[in-house]
Amino acid sequence: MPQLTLPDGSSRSFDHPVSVLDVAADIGPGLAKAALAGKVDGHMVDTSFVIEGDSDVAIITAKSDEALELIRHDAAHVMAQAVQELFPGTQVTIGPAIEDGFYYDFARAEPFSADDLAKIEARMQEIVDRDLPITREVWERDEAKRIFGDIGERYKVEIIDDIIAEDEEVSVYRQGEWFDVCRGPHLPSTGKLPKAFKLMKLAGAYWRGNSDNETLQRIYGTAWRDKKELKAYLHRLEEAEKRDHRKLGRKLDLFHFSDEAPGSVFWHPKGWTLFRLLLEYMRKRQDDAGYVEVNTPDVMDRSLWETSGHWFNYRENMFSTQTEDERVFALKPMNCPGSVSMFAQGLKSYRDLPLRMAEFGKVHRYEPSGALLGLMRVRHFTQDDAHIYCTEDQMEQECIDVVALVLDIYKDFGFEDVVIKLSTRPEKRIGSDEVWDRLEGALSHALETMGLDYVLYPGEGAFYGPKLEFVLRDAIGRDWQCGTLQVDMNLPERFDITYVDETGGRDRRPVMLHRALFGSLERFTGILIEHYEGKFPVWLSPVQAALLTITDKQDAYARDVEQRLRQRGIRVISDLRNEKVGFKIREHTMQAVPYLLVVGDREVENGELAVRSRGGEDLGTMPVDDFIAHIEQAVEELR
RNA sequence: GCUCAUAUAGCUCAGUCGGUAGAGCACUUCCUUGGUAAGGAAGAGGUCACCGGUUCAAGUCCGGUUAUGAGCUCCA
Repeated sequence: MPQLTLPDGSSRSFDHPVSVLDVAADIGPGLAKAALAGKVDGHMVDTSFVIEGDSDVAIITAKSDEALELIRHDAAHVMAQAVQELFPGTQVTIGPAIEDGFYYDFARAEPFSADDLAKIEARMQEIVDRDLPITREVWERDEAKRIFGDIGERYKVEIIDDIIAEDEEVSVYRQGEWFDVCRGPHLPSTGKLPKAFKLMKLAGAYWRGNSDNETLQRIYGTAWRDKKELKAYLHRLEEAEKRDHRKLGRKLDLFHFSDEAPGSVFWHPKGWTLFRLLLEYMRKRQDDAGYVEVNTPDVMDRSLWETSGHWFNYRENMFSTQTEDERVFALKPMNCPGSVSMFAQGLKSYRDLPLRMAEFGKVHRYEPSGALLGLMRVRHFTQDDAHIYCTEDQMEQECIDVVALVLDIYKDFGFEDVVIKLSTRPEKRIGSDEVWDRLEGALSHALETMGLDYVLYPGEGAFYGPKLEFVLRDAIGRDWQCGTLQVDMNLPERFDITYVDETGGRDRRPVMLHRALFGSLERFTGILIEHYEGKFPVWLSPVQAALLTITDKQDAYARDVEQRLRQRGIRVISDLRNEKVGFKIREHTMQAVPYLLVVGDREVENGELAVRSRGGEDLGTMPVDDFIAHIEQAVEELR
């Protein structure tokens, strides 16, 4: 007879099997009414789930964190029912809960329109009002296939065949006339679904995520526990949209794109200043960390790409050129072959190792048109690339140094919670299992030595070696891979690079580590634009200060101060326009210039500046030298 | 690459039923010389993305191309 332990530690016993709902009712009628589902020994179940033996039991209500997933999954079902009621002949496929909401993929010849979304949403409200009981049934497998086959739901038949494991029950959830194969759990009735959902957008998606399959129509929605949460979410989206680097790029005059060069950035002076500052910052960090910097050609002969293997494995992503004499060159899609060629040039000794060879290489990749996304995904980008050639013994320490460096660098930009992914051997790979054991071990051991958490991605490594990836989250909650650290077993082999060891033997093969910390300067700049919402720290601001005159009587003084500040390396502009100072303040505040320096007769007379921050703070009137000291100190405070 | 949507002045957008294009901001000139988030007036600015079709007539309807957006797939 079940002895149940509740979350507060209290226990209740029953002399017969009881459902989750019974337990809730036993605790109190209010709870029974609020019960959405149960959690039995850590597993989410329906309120109708019958508990046979001793268990830990929790009642899930709208207040529980677990309720959200349940609500979103139910919203997906209610949407599917609404769609099938409104658009007969539409087949359903799958519809899970996802972060912030849910989606459902439909198969229908005719595309849904934006207007349809409003209709579907209205019908969903109706279905909630109907308060249809949601019941779970277990069907015999062949019978289930026959029934779904008979009503023309061929995707459901495929799900039963391929996705539901042999030893798993085929459970069907029914709400009114409508039913769907589903693992559950679900709410007790459609009336329990809070009316805090909204259909967001239409998209295409491939059946079972495979681009060889037919395209389905996906409808995305968001669903929350109450209207307040929904409103807060929609507000968050609006705020995130304001940070979009493409909008800010235009507003702050940083860069543009043009139809003639899809996926390629035209950097404006201010955007390029930002880019240069980041590059110079990274150069300094690498110089300090014992790297040497080199530069290799952008365009190299086809034979090099044949040696590296890119010509056969990556060609559809490469830009190539043909010259008058019919020789074929390709623009480098990666820096590694150039780096290996560089290593191969001249004789290398073990005394040269570890050799940390950096290159700010601009790579060209013919990315699929649909993959392009502002600065985040472009066809030409600059990597802060480096290849470290070392012995196997040196490898782990090199990895530790790289990880420490990348995390320290991210911290300078305020990124503290960086997700580290470790991707291990894929099915298709080169190298023996023993070698993979050692390389994967070196990476994981480096992280463990440093006390860092990481997420394991088994089978996601490159064919030539395992890798670490460093992921930052942007303002809209999207994750972007920035840094990477990869072990390459392929290129040293293909280019047959060697070093002379202690015994004078010339055939020792170095370990090659490939690493990039920003990853792509373009992408990192995009992330920073969103991260700072255009209000860059003083050291990164393309324009650090603007001199604003009140009348043209101060023009000469402003020009003189501008010169003085420039000579100290301060990026300053003068706004001598015939406009009121309020207008100038508004304009440069919107341009996120950190310091606004107002110059009137009083300041000219005393050789001073009236300093205002972009946040509207009055920093007082001070001599020019004091301001120089102030801004130089602000630049020093990187963090 | 796939699905859907979008493309009008430098930017943000309006343009009804098919009848030769409009606003605000920005820009130029003039007036205004002013103290911390928009002073005033006038002017200039468009092959309505591109190619084709329907029509007496296309920014508007249809087809294609290109680019962009949201997703999907990809991201050695």
